[in-house]
Amino acid sequence: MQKEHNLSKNQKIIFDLIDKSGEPMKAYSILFNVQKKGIKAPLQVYRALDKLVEIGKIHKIESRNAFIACQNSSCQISKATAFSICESCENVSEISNSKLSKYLSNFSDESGMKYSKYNLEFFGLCKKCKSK
Amino acid sequence: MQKEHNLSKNQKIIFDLIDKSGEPMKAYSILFNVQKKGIKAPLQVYRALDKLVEIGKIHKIESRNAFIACQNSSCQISKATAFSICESCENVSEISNSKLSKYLSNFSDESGMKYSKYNLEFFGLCKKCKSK
DNA sequence: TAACGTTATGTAATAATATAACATTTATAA
DNA sequence: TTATAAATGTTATATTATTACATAACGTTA
Repeated sequence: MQKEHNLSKNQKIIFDLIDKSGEPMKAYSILFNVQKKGIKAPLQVYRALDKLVEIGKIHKIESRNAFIACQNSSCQISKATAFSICESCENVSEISNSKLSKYLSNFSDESGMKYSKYNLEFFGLCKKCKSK
Repeated sequence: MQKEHNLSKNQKIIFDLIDKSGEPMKAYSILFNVQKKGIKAPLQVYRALDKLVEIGKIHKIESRNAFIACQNSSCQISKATAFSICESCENVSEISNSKLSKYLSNFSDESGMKYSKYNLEFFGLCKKCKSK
């Protein structure tokens, strides 16, 4: 069970926006959208984003510099993220596949390194774009 | 066998620098280092980087906005990359593990999406940093 | 080799992404 | 209540990346 976090005012505004959008949002697009709610500066956005990422409510899509709400209701998967990204329409969705996450969470090699976190991004064409 | 690409002047200068450094380099640090060779503008660097990424001579470490020379001499692995990143010393190395790459290259789920490419970044503490 | 298309280069300006530094306020909990 | 941590507000600035336009070099093939 995920720890319930009481989001602060700015965190809540920004999380709600990202969550409602259902797709990855960029920091300055978020900023633009929350200006009417009194959030005026980039740093206010980035601080909220940092926190939301930290507690796993959102994830950063690194290859896109964008943020998406966590789509795994029951997970504390912020340390083990996987996404599929359509290179044509830029649709992104979070992959929740227990085999995959087990495989990767248990992955180890000869480097002597202990992996505590991973992020995986798959690219390709989604069903829609493939059939065009 | 990888296709032999004839690098252009700027591409060669920039590839050699990254390759010699042996570690991830950021675009503006590259720029600084090649200014004495006549490469004066960010765009010249980004263009060479884009091409080098495209042909698989270097990879972008997305979470770090940095570029590292491909460490797999015999691979055309630019469409299937995996890295281990130490969160303390920021050391990065490319993982070449055939089981892992097979597993991920063959991964598919119910989304109907055909994955043609992936990038995986593992995070943790390297051997050295762990023992500190 | 001349003509063509493609790839690479040069240059200036600017857009997009992200953080530093500092002051103040609010929430938490001992 | 007091002190400690977390969050906010604000300005300025750093870092990363692209647009737009002009020119040059390269590779093919007629």
